[in-house]
Amino acid sequence: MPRKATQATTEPPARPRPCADPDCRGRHAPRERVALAVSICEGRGERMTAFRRRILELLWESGRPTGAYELIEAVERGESRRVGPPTVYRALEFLMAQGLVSRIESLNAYVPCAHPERDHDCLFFICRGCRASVELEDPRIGGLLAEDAALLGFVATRRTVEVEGMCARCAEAAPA
Amino acid sequence: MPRKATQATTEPPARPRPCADPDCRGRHAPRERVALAVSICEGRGERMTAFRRRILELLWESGRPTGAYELIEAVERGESRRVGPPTVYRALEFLMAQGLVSRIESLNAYVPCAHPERDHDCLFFICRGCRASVELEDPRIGGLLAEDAALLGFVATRRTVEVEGMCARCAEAAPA
DNA sequence: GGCATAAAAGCAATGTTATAACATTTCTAA
DNA sequence: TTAGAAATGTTATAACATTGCTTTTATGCC
Repeated sequence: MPRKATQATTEPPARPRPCADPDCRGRHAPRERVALAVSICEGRGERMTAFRRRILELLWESGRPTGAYELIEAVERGESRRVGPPTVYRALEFLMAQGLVSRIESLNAYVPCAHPERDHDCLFFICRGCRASVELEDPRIGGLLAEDAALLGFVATRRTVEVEGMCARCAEAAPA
Repeated sequence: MPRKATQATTEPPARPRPCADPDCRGRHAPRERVALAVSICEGRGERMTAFRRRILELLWESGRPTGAYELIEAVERGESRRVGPPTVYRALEFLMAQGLVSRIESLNAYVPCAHPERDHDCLFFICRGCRASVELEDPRIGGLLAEDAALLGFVATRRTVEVEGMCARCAEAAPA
């Protein structure tokens, strides 16, 4: 019998598995990553509601940093109902608090975190050509920032490291 | 005959001098830094107009990252006239293009660049307590980012490195 | 000086991103 | 089942930024 086409809620998720490749750059199957996020929340006693999950799915499906208002439109397209900005911002806030989503400050946009299972400390390369972003982990950067912070007596709580430019493909396509 | 009292234009600037202290963290006298900026523009044949200069002065005088609309208010207070957002944004754009001002992405705010005379590559520590920011240079970070970028075949054009937290003073005042 | 040109600034409207304040619904546990 | 807490809905507005077009100002040339 056909399933209710409201939201992806009950389908048994693809089995989450940790990604062992340190250089995978976030190339993961959305469904699997969302399932992983769900299981992470379960383990923490946090509530991954249908709406929060929907936002996370949309981010994974988008494939590039996505603005809050784009998410609103996407939800509305999918469900033929109105969604106010606070609803989406609250979902993003939750997802960020859980380390499942990161905000790209220089774009006012959001990306799903490729490795929520690791305690992440990410670094983003943002392409001006295709508007995609690549997430990388480089613990050395965090180390230097910690060192500099210590020098200043500064207690760091959040780090933003973003590099803008052109990815290999776009740089080749439009050399200038 | 008295000059038109429009804007600060002709007062002989404090003699600019380069800052040799690599750890000075931007603790400079506003007038001296503005004078340095003026001389840098002269050297490049760029036009440091009265308005652009005023914006730079206000940023130096503010002592912390300052939003575009705060700048608008400050200009209006000083000159009893209306200033539209585009006017201020254009001035900021010019100052950023000249490397005299940086944008703090995580605050949507602007800070004067402490060392425009050096080809800068800055790193900001932003205090949630006093809302001040400290600019630091750490060439090692740029090195690692360049290395990572090369690994990806990514051509970098701009870097944003921001650390949020509590400065030594505020952390002491409000431990928690 | 007078004039042509280009850069900068003024101005009005609007676009984009984010939050405040308060009402309602839904979930959970006793 | 019902009270309380968490989540979401709704309306309005705050905060940040840009577009398009006009006017002013600076600069170079005659």
